[in-house]
Amino acid sequence: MPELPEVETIIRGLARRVINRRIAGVEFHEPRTVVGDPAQAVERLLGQTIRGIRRHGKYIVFDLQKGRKESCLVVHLRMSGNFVLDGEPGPHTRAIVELEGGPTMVFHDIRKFGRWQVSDDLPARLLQLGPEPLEISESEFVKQLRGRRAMAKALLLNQEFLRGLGNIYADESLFRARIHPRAITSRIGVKRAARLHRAIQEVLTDAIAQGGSTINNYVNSEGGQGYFQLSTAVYGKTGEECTVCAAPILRIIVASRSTHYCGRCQRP
DNA sequence: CGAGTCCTGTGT
DNA sequence: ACACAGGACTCG
Repeated sequence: MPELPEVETIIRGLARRVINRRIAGVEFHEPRTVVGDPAQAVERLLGQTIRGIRRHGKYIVFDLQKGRKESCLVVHLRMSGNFVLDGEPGPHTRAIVELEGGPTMVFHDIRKFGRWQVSDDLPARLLQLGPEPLEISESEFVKQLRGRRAMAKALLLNQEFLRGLGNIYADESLFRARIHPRAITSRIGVKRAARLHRAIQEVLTDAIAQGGSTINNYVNSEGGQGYFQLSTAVYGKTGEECTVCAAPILRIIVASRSTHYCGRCQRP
């Protein structure tokens, strides 16, 4: 479900209420949710104080401290994971973290794809990811993009190229930059590449700004709607009129993912 | 590169 | 019954 803007909104919502709280209780209801042995993870989490929450691409990193020792809890929400503070446990609850003098973090995940990992250091996987889309400079982005030979959509989804974009924002960014999803990146001109850089940053910034006010509820209570109020230009708009030229929005498969674009605005 | 896999729910 | 879902890994 969540891409960079949603994860960003979620960590902001969490940060306000869980920073400097100590973990007083941990339950895992679904062993798959945990990388490694759940009982061991519980052991390692108990008594830890949450000193910070960061987003790394689509990963959520909880910085933990107990005495002099630091460690971290890394959570990836994948398709359907979400946090609800003081939420009601239900059939889809996979983990619960009780904080001393603070809220209880209830983790729901219908599809069970979400993963929690407790680790001394940031797992290697995270360090292999590409730069943050909102931090990379235009010149660096242009250089990297043109230095690779891949379909534009596939490259945007590749977390080792950029971390945090997913299917929605990849489509939306390409539409805004008027680049065909199957365009070969090594052949994209400097000007178009720069346009894509700008498009990505605008799309993400807008989404964070929009999501911010509404997804907070998402974190604080059941049934938040921020995510569903998200307005898209092409994603999920197959057959509807393009907002720019009124041509129908098309749907194709690229990188094994459903891909939406305007056949007139985004020429091959 | 694409295809299959992990899961469950929803919509047609 | 079937297609599809906002992710990412493994395989050929």
